[in-house]
Amino acid sequence: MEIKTAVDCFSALAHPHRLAVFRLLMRAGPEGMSAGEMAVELGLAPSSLSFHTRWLADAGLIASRRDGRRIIYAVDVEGTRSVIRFLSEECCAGHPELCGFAGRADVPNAETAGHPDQPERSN
Amino acid sequence: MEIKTAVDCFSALAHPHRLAVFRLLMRAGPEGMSAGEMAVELGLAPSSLSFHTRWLADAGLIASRRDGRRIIYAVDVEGTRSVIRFLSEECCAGHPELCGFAGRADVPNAETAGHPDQPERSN
DNA sequence: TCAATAATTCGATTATTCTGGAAATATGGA
DNA sequence: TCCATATTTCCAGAATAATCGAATTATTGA
Repeated sequence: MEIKTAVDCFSALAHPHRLAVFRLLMRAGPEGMSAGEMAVELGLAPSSLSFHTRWLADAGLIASRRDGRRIIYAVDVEGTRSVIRFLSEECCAGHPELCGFAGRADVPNAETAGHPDQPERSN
Repeated sequence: MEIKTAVDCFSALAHPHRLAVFRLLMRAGPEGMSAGEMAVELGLAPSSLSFHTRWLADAGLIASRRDGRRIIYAVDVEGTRSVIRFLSEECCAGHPELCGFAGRADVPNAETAGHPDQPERSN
C-alpha cells in the first residue's frame, strides 16, 4: 500500500462522523445500508452524509451499489484489510517484538519468528 | 479504546508528515530519534516538526524523553497496539469472516477470540 | 410524461489545520 | 554568568475540511 493511500485511509477514519459511518456499515455487513438510513441514524443532512461517504469510498474503505433509487453502501473488505495490514506491517517493521501484532493468525508467523536480528539500522 | 481516542489516532496518522515521523520512529526502534534529526531528515522547520510530534504524542502513538538538551521521540508501543486492535476488532465486529483479521491466536485478545455469536444487530 | 423519492453536487460560510519565523524555555559547557 | 544548542510555544497567514440549504441528477410508478 502506498503512503498516499494510507494517509487517505487514515484521513477517512479520522472524523467522528466518518468513523461512525464505517462502524455502522461494519455492523450492517455485506448487505450494507442506504445513504438515507445512515443520514437518519446519524442525524446528518443528506449532503453532509454524502460528503463523508464519498471520502470513505475514495479511500477504498467502502463501496456503493445502486438499488432502485437508493444507493447502498457496504464495507470494502479488501480495502479495509489493506489498511490493517499496512498498519501492522509498519508497526512491526524491523521490530516485530515491539507490538506483538506481526502477522495473521492463519499464517504461522514464519517471518516473525525467524526475524533474523535486524541490522539495527543506525541512520 | 474510546471512539474519540481512535479518531485522534487516525487523525495523527492522517498527514503525510506525521505518518513519515511515525515510520521514521518505527524504524528507529526503542532508542528513538531526536526532534532535530527528524526535522533534518524530513526537511521540516523545527516548529512544524514540533507541531506534528505533539499531535502524535497527544494521540498516544509516540512518547518523548529528554536526553541532555535534546528531546528523543520513540514509538509508544502500547498506544500503537491499541489502534491496531481497535481497527481489527471494528473490522471483525459481527463478521470476522469478512476481513480474516480477527486477531492473533497467541495474543491476549480474549474478547475477540471468544467472539460469542454477535447479536446481529438489526438497526 | 409528470410527480414523488433518493441521492449527489454546488455554493457560501464557518471551523480547523498547517506552516515557518520570531520569541521563549531548557540544558550544557566555558 | 554568558553564550551556544535544542526544542517548543506563540503568532500570523494560507490552505483545507465540514456544514447544510438549494439546485441537479437518477429512478420509480401512475
